[in-house]
Amino acid sequence: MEEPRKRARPGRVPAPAGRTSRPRQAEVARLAGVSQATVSLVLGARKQGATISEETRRKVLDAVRALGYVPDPAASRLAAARNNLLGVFSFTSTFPTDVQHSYYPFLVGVEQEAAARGYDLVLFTGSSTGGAGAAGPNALARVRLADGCLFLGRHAPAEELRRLVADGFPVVHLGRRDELEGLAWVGADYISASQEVVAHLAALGHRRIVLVREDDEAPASTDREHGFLKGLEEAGLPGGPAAVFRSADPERELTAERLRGWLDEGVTAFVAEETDTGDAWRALHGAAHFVGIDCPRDASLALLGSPPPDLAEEPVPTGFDIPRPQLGAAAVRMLAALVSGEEAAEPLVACTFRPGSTAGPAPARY
Amino acid sequence: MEEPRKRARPGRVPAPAGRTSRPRQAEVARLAGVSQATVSLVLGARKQGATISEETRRKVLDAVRALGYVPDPAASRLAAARNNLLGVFSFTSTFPTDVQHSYYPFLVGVEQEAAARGYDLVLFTGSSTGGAGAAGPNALARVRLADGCLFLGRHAPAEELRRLVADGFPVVHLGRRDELEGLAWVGADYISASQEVVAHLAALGHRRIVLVREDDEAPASTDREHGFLKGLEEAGLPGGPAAVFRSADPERELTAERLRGWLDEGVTAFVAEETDTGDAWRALHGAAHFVGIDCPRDASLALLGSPPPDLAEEPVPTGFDIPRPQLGAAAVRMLAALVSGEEAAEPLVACTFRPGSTAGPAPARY
DNA sequence: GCGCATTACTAATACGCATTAGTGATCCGG
DNA sequence: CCGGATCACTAATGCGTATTAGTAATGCGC
Repeated sequence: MEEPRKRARPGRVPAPAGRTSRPRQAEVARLAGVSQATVSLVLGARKQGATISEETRRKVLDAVRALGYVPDPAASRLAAARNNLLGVFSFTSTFPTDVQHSYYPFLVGVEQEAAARGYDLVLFTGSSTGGAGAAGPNALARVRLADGCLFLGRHAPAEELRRLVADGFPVVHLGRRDELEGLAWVGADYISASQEVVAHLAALGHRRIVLVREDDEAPASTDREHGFLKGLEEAGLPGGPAAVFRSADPERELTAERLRGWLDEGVTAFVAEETDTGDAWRALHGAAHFVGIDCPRDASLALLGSPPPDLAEEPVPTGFDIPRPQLGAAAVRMLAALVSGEEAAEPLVACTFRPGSTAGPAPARY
Repeated sequence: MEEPRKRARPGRVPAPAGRTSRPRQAEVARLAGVSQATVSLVLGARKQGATISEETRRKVLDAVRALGYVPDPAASRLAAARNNLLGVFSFTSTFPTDVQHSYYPFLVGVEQEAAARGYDLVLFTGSSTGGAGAAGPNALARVRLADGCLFLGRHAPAEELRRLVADGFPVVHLGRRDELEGLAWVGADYISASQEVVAHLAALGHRRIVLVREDDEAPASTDREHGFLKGLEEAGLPGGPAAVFRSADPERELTAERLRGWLDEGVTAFVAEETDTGDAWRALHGAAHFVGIDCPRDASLALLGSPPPDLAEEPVPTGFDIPRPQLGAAAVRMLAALVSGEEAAEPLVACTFRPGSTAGPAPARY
C-alpha cells in the first residue's frame, strides 16, 4: 500500500547535475537537527509567545548562514506573510531611453528610504513592451507579489488600481490623485510653494502680478493657481480672473501685444506654471525677451517649478524646486506605513524656494 | 476520525464584512461546473497537449469574467517553482544622486529585455545603507530570492560571488571578469572595435599611429591595446612598444615636446583609450591644441570609446561607442539562459563605429 | 507524589495554483 | 465486436512557508 511519495515530478528540472538547488527551510532544519516549523519560528517575527531556547536558535541561525538560506518571497506571501519587497510600478518604462522623462530623481529617494527601512524594490514594468504579465487587463496583478506597491505616473489604469485598493492591497500613488476613493498618494505642496513665490514678489514691491498657465485640469495646475491667488489675497493684491491668463497654446497666444498691454496696465511681475512641456515659461520668457524687457529691472518673472532643460542655461528663474528625491522617500514612508498597518504618513512634501535672478524690486511707477 | 478541515485560520482576516474576498480558481470552477484543474488548464499556457473542448473553455472564461478572477501571483510562482524575478545588484547605490555615475544606460536595456522575457527586476543595493539584508558578510545572500542575479560594477566582493557561483546560483557580471572561474559575464568587444578604428585610420593613409593609454591592468584597457596592435598588424604598420605610450598621469607626461617629437618622427594619427576619468583623451586633446595642430588637417585623433562629459561639446571624436543598453540587454539574455538551463548566450557585444570629425586623410609627407 | 503549568518543540495543515497520472467515453480498424 | 487509441476532463499532489494544535519533558505547589 506504500505510495511512492518522493517520485520526481517530471515537469521539474532536478537542478543541473551536481549542483544544489537553493536551500529551503527543510534543509536548514535538517542541518540544524530540528523541524521545519522550528526554523520558521526562529526566523519569523513571532506574534504569539512561542518560545525557542537560545541553544536551538543559535543552531538554526548557524545553519541558515552556512547554507545561505533566504526565504522564498512567493511562499511567504502565499502563507500570508511579508516578504520585505516593495513594488514600483510604472506604466511606461521606468528607464526610458530619454533620461529626461524618467523617474530617476524620484527613484533616488525611493531606493534610499526603502533600503533604510529594510525593503528591497521590485520593478514592475507595465509598458506596452510586453512585461511579465503581458499587457492584458490584469497587468497590475503581478504587483501582489510584493507587500505593497508604489505607482509612478498618471497612466496607471484607474480600474485596476481601484481593485487593488478595494482588496486592501497597500498602494501609494506618487502624485496627487483624488478622484480615486481611498487611494493613498503623496505629492508636492504646490499651494504653499506658489503662495510663497507670490509673497516674495509682493515683498519686492510688486502690486500687480499675472499668472500664465496652460489649459489643464490636473491638480498640479489648479493647485498652483490656488496658491497663487491665495498669495495675492494675503498680500492684499488684486486677484480675480484678470490675474490669471489661461491658454491652451501659450506660445502662440501670449503675444507681445498682450504683454505690452499688461505692462501698460501696471503689471510688474509675471508668474508661469511649470508643465511637462514647459510651454508657459517658454512663452513668457520669449515674449519678455521679444518686447525687450530687461529682467528683473523692468519687470520680474517667476516660475512655479523648474525650467525645461533647454532653458536651464538661462539665468536661474526665481521660483521653487520640487524635491523629487524627498517625494520618493515620502512615498516609501507612506507605503511602509500602510504595509505595517500604522497610521498614514504625511502626504504633502514642501517645495524649496529658489531665489533665482529673474525677480527684483518692482520698478518705480512713472 | 473526521478532522475539521475548514476551520478558519486565526491569523487570517476573513475579508471586511460583507465584501467577499477575491475569487479563487475553485470558485470559478464551481460556477463553470468544472474542476479547479480544468480552470488552471484553460487559463494556463499549456505546455503539454492537454486538450479542452471549446464549450468548456467558453464556460470557464465566462465564469472568470463574471467573477473578475485574477490569478494570485504568489501562488502561481510558487507552484511553477519560478519567481520570474531577476536580481540587479550594484555595490554602490543603483540610483546615485549624481546621474552621471549611474548605471542608467545599462538599466535601459536591462529593463527592456527583462520585460520582454517576462521577468521583473529586484533591486539590491550592497551599499552600507543596508537594504533588506543588512550589510553583514552575507550581504549577497539576499539575492537568492531571485531566480538569478546580474552584478553591476567591479566592486562585487569576489568571495561571495564565488560562493554563489559554486552553489549553482545563476550569476552574470556586467563587464568582463575572467579571474573568477565559472563566472559568466558580458562585455563590450573592445578588441574588434579598436581594431576597426585603426583600420579606418590606415585606410585614410596614416602610416604611423600612436596609442595613448593609462597605466591600468583592467581588461578594458588591455583589450583596447590588443585590438590596436592587431589593427596595426593587419594594416602592415609598425607596432611594438614604440607605438604605445603608457602613462599613469597623461595630463602631465604627455607634453608638447613629446607630441612634437612624434610628429617629427612621422606620426600622423593618435589614438587614446577611454577611461573613467577620460584623462588620456583630455591630455591628447589638450596637447594637440597647445601645439597648434589643426585637426584633422595636420594630424588625426581618435578615441577608443566615448568622450568625458566635459569634452562632449568639442567636435565629435572619431572612435566607437559602447552600446550600453545593448550590453544590459545581452546580460539579461545570458542570465535568462542560465536560469532556464539553456545554452549560454553570446558574451561579447559589438561596439558601433563613430565616424566623428577628428580623423581625416593623412597629410602629405614633407 | 499527583495534578497542573510551563517550556520547547514537532506534526499537521492551509495558502492558491500547476501539473500529471488516471478515468470514463467515444472512435476506429480489422 | 473487440482491443487499442484518442479525447476531455478530474483527482491528487506538490511548491515553500506560517501557524497552531498537540506532546513530551520538566518544574512546582500543596
